[in-house]
Amino acid sequence: MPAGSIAAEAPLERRRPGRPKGRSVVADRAQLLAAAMRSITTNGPLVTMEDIAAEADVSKPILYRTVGDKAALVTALSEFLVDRIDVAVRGATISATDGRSGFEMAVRGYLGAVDADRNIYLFVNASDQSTEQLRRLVDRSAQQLLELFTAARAQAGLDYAAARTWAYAVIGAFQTVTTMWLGDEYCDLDTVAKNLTHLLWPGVAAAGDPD
Amino acid sequence: MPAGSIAAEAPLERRRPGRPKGRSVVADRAQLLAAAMRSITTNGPLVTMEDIAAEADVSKPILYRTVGDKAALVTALSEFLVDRIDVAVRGATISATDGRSGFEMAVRGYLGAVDADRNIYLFVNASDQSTEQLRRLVDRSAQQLLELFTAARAQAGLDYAAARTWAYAVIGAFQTVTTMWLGDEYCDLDTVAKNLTHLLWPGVAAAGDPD
DNA sequence: ACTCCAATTTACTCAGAGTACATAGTTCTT
DNA sequence: AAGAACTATGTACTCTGAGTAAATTGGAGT
Repeated sequence: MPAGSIAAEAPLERRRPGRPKGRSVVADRAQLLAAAMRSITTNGPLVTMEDIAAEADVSKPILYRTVGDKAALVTALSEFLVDRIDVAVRGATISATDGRSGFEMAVRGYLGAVDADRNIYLFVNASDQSTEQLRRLVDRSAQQLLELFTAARAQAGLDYAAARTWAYAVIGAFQTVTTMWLGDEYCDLDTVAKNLTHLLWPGVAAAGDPD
Repeated sequence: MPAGSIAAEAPLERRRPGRPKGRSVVADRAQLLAAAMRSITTNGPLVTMEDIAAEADVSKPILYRTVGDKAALVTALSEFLVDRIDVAVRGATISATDGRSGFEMAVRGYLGAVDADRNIYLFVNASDQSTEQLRRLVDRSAQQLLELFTAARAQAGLDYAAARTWAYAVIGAFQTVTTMWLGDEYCDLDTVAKNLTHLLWPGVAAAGDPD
């Protein structure tokens, strides 16, 4: 039986815009971010906002209202990732006996964490359209290191202009090595950690020395 | 007076597609690349392919036929930039008396060159959509360093798996420090060079040492 | 002179980010 | 309890930029 007796106009009877009949959305920000991570992890770093909305079983406007635009999503995910890396690094460092081995373990932790969240890392790094966003990401990543270096400088009674440059340099080295290593794992993780420590540790250890 | 007696359909009489009457294009690849650099330098790193074509006074298909798609343009410009940086670095290093001051001068040269071509640098770094392209750029940038490190390792009779990691790390440190420094010049160029040398030189100098 | 190929332009397609509007539920007023 | 007003939601749109197709003209070879 035809629902309304209004002329059945189209053969296809496409759904028209408007809120659907029975449904009410239940997704909060955390769930949408989780869906985004799932979608990125599964489908690679090229997923679109539409893909993510679909994965969350939600329409695009909901996604935009809840998490903001793509830049906001990237920011949120990068914060998440930075936190995860931080946890991994701290966990790896905890059993270190001296500074050098602590540094090496930190590198291992970093690489391991990024490897585990490889696609999220690529998504975040590939989607920073504006340089401004890239700079914020670097600043976030460098925060911990910056505090460390600043403390070392202050303790030695030196200026700490250098601390920023050092933090950026170390983060940059980590990021680039990581990106290249993720591409084709040209040697195993431990070797990378050892070599990177070999290169960076002498300078890092001397952070408190006079210029 | 109506040109043909066919009904004058539109009030606007827009130009229709087709080769224009008198004109023949004279732009070769080098000229188009030069126009691209001009446009990027003037209008910032967000210029579109259409902007570039307009700057070269050429239509988009010509641009695409001559230099390829945007990825190819980025590649070409990055090669150009890497060469320029290379020249600057060599020029800066030439008067160095020892390794350390040579390294510091190299950093100065690098920063100075990027500073001069700031928008091109940003364009290249902002436009690598695929990670693959980013990796190629890093590989290009790292080439010189890689040869240096590889030589040092071979001379010492050691494996050179480490050389790649070191080259990537140094390039990454340079790039990130540069990007951050370009954003807000938080201290002067010479200070950055000094500090970066302080951090990296000890490790670089020890490149030939046993692991 | 006529035909055919090459060169060049406008105007299109396509995809993805972000938004307007139509529709359905919910609450508040009387 | 009925209806107004507001909120929540999904479809379908706009907009922008990359890349391409088709229309038009110039010129070379018969």
